[in-house]
Amino acid sequence: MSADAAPHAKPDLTRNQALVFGALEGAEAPLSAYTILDQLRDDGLRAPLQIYRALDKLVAFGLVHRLESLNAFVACNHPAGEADGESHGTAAFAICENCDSVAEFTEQDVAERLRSWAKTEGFEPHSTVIELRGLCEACRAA
Amino acid sequence: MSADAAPHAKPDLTRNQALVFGALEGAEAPLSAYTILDQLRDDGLRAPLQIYRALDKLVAFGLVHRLESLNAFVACNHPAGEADGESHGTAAFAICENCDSVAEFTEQDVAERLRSWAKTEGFEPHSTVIELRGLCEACRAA
DNA sequence: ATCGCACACGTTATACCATCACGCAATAAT
DNA sequence: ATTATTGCGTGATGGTATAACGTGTGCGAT
Repeated sequence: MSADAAPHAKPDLTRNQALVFGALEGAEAPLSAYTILDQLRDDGLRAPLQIYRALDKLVAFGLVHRLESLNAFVACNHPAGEADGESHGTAAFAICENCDSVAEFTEQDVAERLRSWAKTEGFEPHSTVIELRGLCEACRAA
Repeated sequence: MSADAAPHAKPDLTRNQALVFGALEGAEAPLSAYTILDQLRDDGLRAPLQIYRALDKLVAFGLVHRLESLNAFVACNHPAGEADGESHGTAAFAICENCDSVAEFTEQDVAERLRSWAKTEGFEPHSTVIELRGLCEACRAA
């Protein structure tokens, strides 16, 4: 019984996962788990853990990113034109501190450099966090 | 007021700041604000806010870094041999998920690349978070 | 001097973020 | 059918961070 509503063919999401993902897709800014919860109360979700469980899966699927410096989440949305293949290994984020917009991007050379540092140091990276905080172009103008 | 950006030119620390900084200097791993608080109860500190206020200042001075992916803090300690000059603009951290050790380093090219992305996008960065999570050499061997 | 200001401090209360521990239900493999 | 796995729902709890208030001290300007 799956009525798939998602535009991109992705792993089948459970009801909770779909609700959470939908909330993030519809948002213009990152959402905290509790904000998501508030938005989904009418859909029957009542406890933080329901949200966190869904988020964990969505992050594992690569559909959602966690922004560590914000304790919040965004739907994965790399810039148009980016191929889907591997891109979700080393995404970077530029977060506007004025309007909360988030730009996701990948700089292959940055990933490369960090990998190379790790190699010479014998460090085995499992995940990488790259987040720029500042002002987006629009807010800088204002 | 001071526009002093020199990382290791210790501005005069207040008593609370000195206590918090001391706790971080003495630690082998990052400490959370509440862990610091526990360690400083005997010195008369009683409330989280006392810790957070001190940490805010220490971070502003460049004496302490916040690790966003851990919600914890470390004393600034770039690898020996590193010149002091600019280092606290774009420090990167490699965090061992097994032993909690943290290596601080700077990759000039990484900073460069990110600055350059920002420039072409019109994004004005105020701060940058770069954190690698994984296994340090020692723990990888074990 | 003393007023005003900036700044550090101390305390209580509260908000926000995240997980544990339990038990139940549906599904798939044997 | 039994078991293993996975998702779900709930209550309780723990960990992180700030709001709002008031106090005290140093110091320059009048």
